[in-house]
Amino acid sequence: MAADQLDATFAALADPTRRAILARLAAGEATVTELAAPFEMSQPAISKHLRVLERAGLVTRTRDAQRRPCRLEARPLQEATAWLENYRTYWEESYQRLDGLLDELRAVEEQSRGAESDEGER
Amino acid sequence: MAADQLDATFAALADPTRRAILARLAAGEATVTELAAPFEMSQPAISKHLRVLERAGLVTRTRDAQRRPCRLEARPLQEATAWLENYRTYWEESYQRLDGLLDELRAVEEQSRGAESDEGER
DNA sequence: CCATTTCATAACCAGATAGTTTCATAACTG
DNA sequence: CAGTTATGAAACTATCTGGTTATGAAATGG
Repeated sequence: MAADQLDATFAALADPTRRAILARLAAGEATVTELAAPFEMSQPAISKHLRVLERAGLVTRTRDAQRRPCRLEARPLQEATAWLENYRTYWEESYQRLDGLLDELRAVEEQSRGAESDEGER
Repeated sequence: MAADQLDATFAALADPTRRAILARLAAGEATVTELAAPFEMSQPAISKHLRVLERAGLVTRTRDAQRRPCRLEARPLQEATAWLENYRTYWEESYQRLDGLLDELRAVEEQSRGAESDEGER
């Protein structure tokens, strides 16, 4: 919940490569080279991304011989979601307003015609 | 849902000043100077933050005389949340694992003693 | 119409980011 | 032990970021 934690988490998520890495890790542990394979990018570049993810607490690394398997840590994602949840009522309210507007339009239409077909629905 | 949109949204959220601005806007529209007031920062700095938020679609501006009232747009927050929701099962699963571990510990404790009080619970 | 308010833009700067290539280290494998 | 694999680290570069000050433009209000 600390601001720095949110800073680091959101900053880490702001890069498509890193989001792809997280998506891959959601399917299970993977080594650095496995993670690097899908990208047209040097291995050190991936290592840097992993360091960013690690500092944000989104990834932890263990040891397996020469390999350093990475594992997803979902906790910061949960905290980021918790922060965003504060705004849920806000966007739901927007939908309510939209719904209200649509209802209103529908009512006006209804009123300004006899008994035609209801094309234009939805 | 486009990657660029998520990039922009998460990048915008990665700054505490900008998150504070959004929190303020959740309470209702505000002008640039109103938004700048709480910060020890020059007005152009706030204008830059607003431009970042605007490009991310998190803020829209209208016109009222010399003032440019800002309004929160929650849609990108909803999309970011939707992305994060994909990982909800993952962190819930972690809790399950934690719960399982606790259950296991409790069982072992239970088994390794007679009928003492259950301190250490939870 | 002149002064004020509100805001944006420009130019600049320091530090962070994202990538590169090259080299080093560590642990397996034969 | 020699070679290979997996990864980290260093040095360099270009671009982005977040801030500054100084200036300019648009609209209001007397």
